[in-house]
Amino acid sequence: MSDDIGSLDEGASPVEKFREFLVTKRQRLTREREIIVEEVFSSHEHFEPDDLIDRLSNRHDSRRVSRSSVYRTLALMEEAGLLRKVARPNGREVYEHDYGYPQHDHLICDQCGMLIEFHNEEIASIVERIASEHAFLRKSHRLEVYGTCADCRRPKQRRPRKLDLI
Amino acid sequence: MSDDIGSLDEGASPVEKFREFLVTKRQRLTREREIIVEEVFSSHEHFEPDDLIDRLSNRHDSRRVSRSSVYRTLALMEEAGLLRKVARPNGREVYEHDYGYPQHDHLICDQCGMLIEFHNEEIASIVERIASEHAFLRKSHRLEVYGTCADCRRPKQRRPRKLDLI
DNA sequence: CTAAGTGCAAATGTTTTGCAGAATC
DNA sequence: GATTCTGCAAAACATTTGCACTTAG
Repeated sequence: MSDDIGSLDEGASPVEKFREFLVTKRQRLTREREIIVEEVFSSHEHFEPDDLIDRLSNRHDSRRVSRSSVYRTLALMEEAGLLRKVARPNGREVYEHDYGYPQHDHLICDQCGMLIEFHNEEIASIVERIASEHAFLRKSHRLEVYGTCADCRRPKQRRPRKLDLI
Repeated sequence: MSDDIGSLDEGASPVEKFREFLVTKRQRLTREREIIVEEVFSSHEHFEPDDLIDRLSNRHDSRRVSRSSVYRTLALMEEAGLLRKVARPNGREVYEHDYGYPQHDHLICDQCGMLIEFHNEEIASIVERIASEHAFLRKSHRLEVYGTCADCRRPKQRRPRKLDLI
């Protein structure tokens, strides 16, 4: 189990990592929770609770999980550091993996909604410095840059001149 | 009205700034919208739609504004750059002024929910550099650092007597 | 004068919750 | 065997919308 592991969990599977988290909260790794974690980590796509619910609550086999359990488990997974939320330009938020995937942030296009991931060490260290200046214990951060992506910036040939001032 | 102003609106009041935005969308600055903007900018506190609704929809005088109009106007104000959203540790979001207030980011305490504002030039320029590397036109960003504030890190021996610090 | 906005109430969409029975440690 | 979970259905929320009336420009 989680004997003397400690920092060895770097290579642990998401399910293992989740189990360790649950142990600290005296909670259980049920079949349903395992199914949900597996489903979530079977793809790197961003997703909303409803996507998962579609995939898990409509089936009629032994891997069906109820809507409530999906919500309950997603909250736990976020708390466990397996998932984090990212904003979409439409004002909504989606989940993404926060485990087994390198730390990164996003450029978010307000035209087409595309998410561009990037990683930057400098930002991480500046953030760390600012945190310590405030005696703040940093656990994670979320940086989102809003604007327009290269594709959407290209002059749109001629669009029907809808706003030509009548 | 908005003749040749352009960049002069730096010092304009929130209501003026909003009016200029509305003009570009061929929309109107109604009495209700003006009341909402005034109410929002009468205090620097973070707030949720419901806070405003409490203050504006329950009154029985000429400054009453309906729930729908509050929602509709907040969305416009966000679009106009007067407001932006900030996450709270409880998974919710609140609005804060994004006009007439210096650009800043937040440290967010996951224990007590306190928001600590900070400003950092370096981050802004790194973000700008990353954006241009991706041919991304940066308009704004949001950086939130999650963790535990100094107060909450203190061993909880005795509850922090907050009134002692001044 | 007319396009745009308001208030209302109903509709929507999402997330949470109480509870009885089931599963886990 | 006690505690923790699950699934269900209902409840709770937060936000949006259709529509008749009102109003800004």
